[in-house]
Amino acid sequence: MAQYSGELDGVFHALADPTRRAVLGRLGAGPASISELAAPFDMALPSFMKHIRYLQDTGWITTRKTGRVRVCTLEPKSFEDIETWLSEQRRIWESRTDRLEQFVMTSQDDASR
Amino acid sequence: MAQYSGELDGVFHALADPTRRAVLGRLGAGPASISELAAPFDMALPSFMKHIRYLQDTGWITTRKTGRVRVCTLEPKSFEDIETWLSEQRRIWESRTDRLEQFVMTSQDDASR
DNA sequence: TGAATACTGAGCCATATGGCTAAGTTACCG
DNA sequence: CGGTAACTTAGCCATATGGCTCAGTATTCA
Repeated sequence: MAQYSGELDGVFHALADPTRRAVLGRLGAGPASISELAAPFDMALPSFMKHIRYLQDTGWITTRKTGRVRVCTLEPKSFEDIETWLSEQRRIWESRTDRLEQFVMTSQDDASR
Repeated sequence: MAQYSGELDGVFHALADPTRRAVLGRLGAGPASISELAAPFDMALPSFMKHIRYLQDTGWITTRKTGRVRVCTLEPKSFEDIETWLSEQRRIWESRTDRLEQFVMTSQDDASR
């Protein structure tokens, strides 16, 4: 149960930051250089590079340097890891929905959040 | 699109820990008390409580104390937030697959602006 | 009443995260 | 050859995270 968690830790943690999510969103439209990616952010380049490094280390992107420019490319494999986990959870959760619905219907307890 | 990032930060970060993911997995099967949830983990209770608190603060669970027992319940709403983001990304990524294939097939050095 | 159960709060500690600046290094342009 | 552009490395700093212990508080049970 816990031996696959190492990868998922990084995969999820990479998404727990708006800068990194925005980078992934941008890379969804196609590969881009470091400075292209960094341009929208009010952040020093070394700080931005840490995010790039992290996305690379967790398998979200691959990079390749050509001349003095490093180009980043989205690596969609991690999406599948997440979707696997999500659908697993959803399966567990939905398998008891019948019981839950019966509970809700009989108890009239609605106001959650 | 970016104004929801604050919530997503927490939602994703809550998943970036094997203990918290395991708790969510267990709660998928139905509500449980703190000590029931903590039992599988070799961890002091106050440490475990921090995870519970975090899951609560990020909206993954709700809790309710009855007597001296606190019962935790899964709140599946956050799954939808994640799936929304994921499908958004996947849509962007897949919409350029044709272009990518053409690029690979022609193998021309033109794609960088 | 007294003890055990089930948390809860306070605070310590080591490491990780996410930002910065300053100073390289490497390629490209004129 | 000199200068600029595009990273890259090194190191500093404040805060957050994730663990711990050592008390407390509040119920429940004998």
